[in-house]
Amino acid sequence: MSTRQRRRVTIADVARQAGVSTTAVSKVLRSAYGVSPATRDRVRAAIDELGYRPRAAARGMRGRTYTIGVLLPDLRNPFFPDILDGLYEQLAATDYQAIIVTGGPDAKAESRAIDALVDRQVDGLLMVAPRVARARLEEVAGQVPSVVLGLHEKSARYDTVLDDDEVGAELVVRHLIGLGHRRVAHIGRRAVGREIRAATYARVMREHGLEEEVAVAMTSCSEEGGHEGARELPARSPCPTAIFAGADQAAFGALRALHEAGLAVPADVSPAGYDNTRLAALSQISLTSVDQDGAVMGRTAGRLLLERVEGRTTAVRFLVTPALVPRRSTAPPPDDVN
Amino acid sequence: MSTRQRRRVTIADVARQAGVSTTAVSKVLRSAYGVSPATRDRVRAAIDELGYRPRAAARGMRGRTYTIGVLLPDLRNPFFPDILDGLYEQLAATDYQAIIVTGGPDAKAESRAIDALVDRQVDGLLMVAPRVARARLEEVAGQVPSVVLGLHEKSARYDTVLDDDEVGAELVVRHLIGLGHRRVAHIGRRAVGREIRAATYARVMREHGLEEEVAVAMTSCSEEGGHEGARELPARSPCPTAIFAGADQAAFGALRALHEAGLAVPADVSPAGYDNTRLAALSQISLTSVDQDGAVMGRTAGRLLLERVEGRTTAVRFLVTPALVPRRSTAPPPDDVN
DNA sequence: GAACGCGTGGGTAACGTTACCCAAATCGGC
DNA sequence: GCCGATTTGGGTAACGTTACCCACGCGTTC
Repeated sequence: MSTRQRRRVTIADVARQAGVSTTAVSKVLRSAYGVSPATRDRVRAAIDELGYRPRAAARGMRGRTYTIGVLLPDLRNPFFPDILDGLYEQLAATDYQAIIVTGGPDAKAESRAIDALVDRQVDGLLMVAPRVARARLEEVAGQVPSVVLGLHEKSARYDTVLDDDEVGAELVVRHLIGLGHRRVAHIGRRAVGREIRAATYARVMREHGLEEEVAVAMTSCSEEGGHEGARELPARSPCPTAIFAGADQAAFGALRALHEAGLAVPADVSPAGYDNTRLAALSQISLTSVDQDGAVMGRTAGRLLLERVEGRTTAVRFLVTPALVPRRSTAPPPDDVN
Repeated sequence: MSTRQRRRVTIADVARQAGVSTTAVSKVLRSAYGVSPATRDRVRAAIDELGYRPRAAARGMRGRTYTIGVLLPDLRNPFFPDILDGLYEQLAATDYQAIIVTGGPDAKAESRAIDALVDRQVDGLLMVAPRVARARLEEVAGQVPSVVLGLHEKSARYDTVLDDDEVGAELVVRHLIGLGHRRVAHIGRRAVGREIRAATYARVMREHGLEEEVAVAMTSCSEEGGHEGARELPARSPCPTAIFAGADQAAFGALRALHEAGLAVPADVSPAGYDNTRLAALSQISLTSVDQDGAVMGRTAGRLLLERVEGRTTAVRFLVTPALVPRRSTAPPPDDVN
């Protein structure tokens, strides 16, 4: 039925073919110091001829695996591919390969996912908007060079790449208030001590004398989370006329909830998102959002990881400034607003 | 600055702690035959006490890595998370961990991504809609237990999980023709010998005496691909009144192109997609689509992979029957159609 | 009571690669 | 032409786990 599974070509086969030692081959593989151009070429030729490929497992036993682990909260958020585009671009010229793992529904599952990457001895770890406790991040960063994306907590153990959420949130809330809205609600991600967008929302509302109108639903940044968060709003009396969702994905869920409640956008309610994903730009949706450059963030994260793999131990913090992208989903509130 | 990096706990440490041999510990780890319940409990206790975690690299040297590799064409297609939900569900009860890799823009990059997974010695490989040649798939399947999702090619070396594209495409095209459309265009994925949906589209058109109206744009199933494919359509004379896109994601791109051309949906043009992603259901988009149960496909793929890892070598083919989900994006063509 | 089978557990040799160290050859400077 | 430095290449011992085989003790069967 199945053809015989020939033993995989090893470094020893290459060495024999090229008439050199395994050490020499290993040096060529790692572009290490101590091989003449002539030997290098002979080894390269032997590698091509035999179709040799190094085994990551064997490499991992002694040295590097040439693998970068990426932890994503989920695969549905359309903002993450932007980040990964940047990361891939940065890794393209290197021997490193990114592998992705999703964190799952809670901090415990996410912690297991991180473990899975550490067990596989990734050389570097990019954790996107993790929900595990800060102590856990520090612990992981003590084992593997790490970069955390999207969290404001500072650390000396890992690098941080993030968007200035305070600026971004302020832009949205001011935009909505500027349009004449007073009953602005917020849907955000439940994350103890990490709710910068929610806190900023509340602050800006207060600064405009709207502390009475503050209404927050903390769920998750998924489509379901946004749906759930927005579903209760129409039931309120009076119903908010604007919604600031902490992520486009959540805003999509809110759009669905609004439609189910028979509310028109933006005639009855003006929703806004965050991340400026490509779908937000889709004319049928045309969602006001906050642009943070995911590709730049991913590229930077990749660069920082490579630097750490090469030995840097000082912590770096890279901050991106967001910009408001107003679209048709936000407009002045209805006239009959009381 | 950084705390000392203690040597990671190994199986020998656990053995010492539990007062048994490393062999015994290894057996417990793999739930292998030959350990008494008493020994098992002692070993488990030692593992917990020391916080031991097996290293995948070392395991890979001799046995399994407990890793399932997943190859996705890209991360933006919202259908893929449905598949992965199913896969994760199937793997949840096992010790296996899924890692995701993206294939990149062309077959060559995709082939490298597959290599990366093979190099990392995944125990099983799920390739979603791969674009590499069939011979390459066979070669890979000779090295690693493999399941291919979404390709109609039969093979004795790997299992296949797929949707009945012929049924699905026929449903859409008949739906559009049934609404009164005659100038139905198709946007599909360029894939030599694999364009089942395109071929079915052409067949159904012929069966309705519309062979003159067949218009196909083969690009990629990305949003950009759909945009590009649909952009040329308005320029045609006469312009198609309906578009069957081979994927929702491509349909989203088409929606954008239609809007840019000032064409209304569905008043001027009726687009339809495939996959019935959650976004298609969003009221602002309300895209007619074909539902194929991604979760079931992913779950099945996972089950088949586990079976193959356990030793099955006969090939299995799992076919899902799709269903049409009509929504507001498709309606009868405008009256002034000539 | 010897032979046998079975359930447990251990000893050991791999697996493929790299880090470390050492040897030989070559080079450059006086 | 000699000495030290540098460049090149090899030998070998890990790395942590599992596959394989063997030993022991106990119960069961002729």
